[in-house]
Amino acid sequence: MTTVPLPSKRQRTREHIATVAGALFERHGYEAVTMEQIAVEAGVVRGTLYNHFAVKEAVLAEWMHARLARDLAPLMQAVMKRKAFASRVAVILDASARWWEEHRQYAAPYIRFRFQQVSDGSGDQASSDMVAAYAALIHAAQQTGEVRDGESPRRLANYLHFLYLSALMTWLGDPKLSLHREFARAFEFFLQGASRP
Amino acid sequence: MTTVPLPSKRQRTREHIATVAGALFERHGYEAVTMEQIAVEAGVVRGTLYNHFAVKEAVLAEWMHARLARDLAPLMQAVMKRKAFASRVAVILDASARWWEEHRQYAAPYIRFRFQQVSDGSGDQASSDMVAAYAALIHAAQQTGEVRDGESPRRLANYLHFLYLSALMTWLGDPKLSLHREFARAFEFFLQGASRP
DNA sequence: GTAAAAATTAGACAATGTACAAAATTCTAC
DNA sequence: GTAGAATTTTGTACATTGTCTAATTTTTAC
Repeated sequence: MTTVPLPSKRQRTREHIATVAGALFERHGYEAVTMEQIAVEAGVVRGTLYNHFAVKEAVLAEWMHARLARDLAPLMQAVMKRKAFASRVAVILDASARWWEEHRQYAAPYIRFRFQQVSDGSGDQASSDMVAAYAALIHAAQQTGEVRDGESPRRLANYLHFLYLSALMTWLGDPKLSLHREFARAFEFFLQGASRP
Repeated sequence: MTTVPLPSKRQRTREHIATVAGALFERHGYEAVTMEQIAVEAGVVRGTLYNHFAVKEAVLAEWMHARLARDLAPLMQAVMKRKAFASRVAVILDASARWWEEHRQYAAPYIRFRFQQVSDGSGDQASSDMVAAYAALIHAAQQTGEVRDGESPRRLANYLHFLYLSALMTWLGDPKLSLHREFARAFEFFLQGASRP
């Protein structure tokens, strides 16, 4: 875990590269952009780029993470205006579905990256923000009795996130589907589980 | 989609490569084996290898798939001796946990591959067997009323599989955990969901 | 058996990713 | 502020990955 102090040089370079790369992705499409291009555009040599990002997906993740960090605070404000747990999560899922529908091209590499993280033991920076937000909402819902008390918020948040990914992948595999609807179904399952009522 | 007729040349070559590669993986460890080595050992040129498998993870998946196909029939026999849905799934999860504990090195690349599949639209051959087995059990459980009737078995099976992957990744990230226990918790969540009973 | 279809080969090539020593830069402690 | 340590960047070389193409061989279907 990094402690709080640093927008150090390292961090600034990372952000600079990610910003430049994001612009390239938007202009030419993710697949078409090479690491070489990113390096040149960012004004560093390729080795430096690899010093910061082991794979291209990681650059994308950093860029998306920065955008998420920017958007998360206002989104959470909107979320907290709702009082019911289900309603709060619905706000997040709706915003998320809208975002993915506008940035579909990034979904596959993002998922790829998200699941590479497991191998290299690095904490999942990019997604942890989102999971932490879920966990906070779940914790609150446990206080009000909307969610059962037997499991830790962190664990339930993780289950929710995987159901979210399941919906995202289903949608990716079949563009005719509505992502809003897939998310809603996954969330309904999260609440109800598979048992007969 | 390929129609049914074929244990064709193609299939035989695939299997041969996967068998040879599996032996290399077992001998030198997955990471250490290169595609070049696999090609040489299998007696084909590298281009041919890539004709059959786009990435190294796919070779691993084919090999694992063959093993799974071999083990699935006897496992399902043991499963069907149990009558309760929960008990049946527990048999599968226990066998699965035992397998992963003995083949931990393959877990990360397998997960990576499982989530690459989304990008290239290819049906997930490797995991579909397992998901299909879940779906069959769920369908039966819907008949007996053990599982609610509102959702398709296929969809519920998919949710179950993602919860399974969530447990697997959690275990990979923290080897001190018991995979049996993680699977059991995930399955308990599958049944109950997050709502207060 | 023959013709069409599919698979394999050889080889070239672009991109990915790793490694390492030297130079430049940033950080830190005084 | 400055010396010295620590980190980062650079330049460069290299192994590996993955793609492509045209020619050849094998398989399959008739």
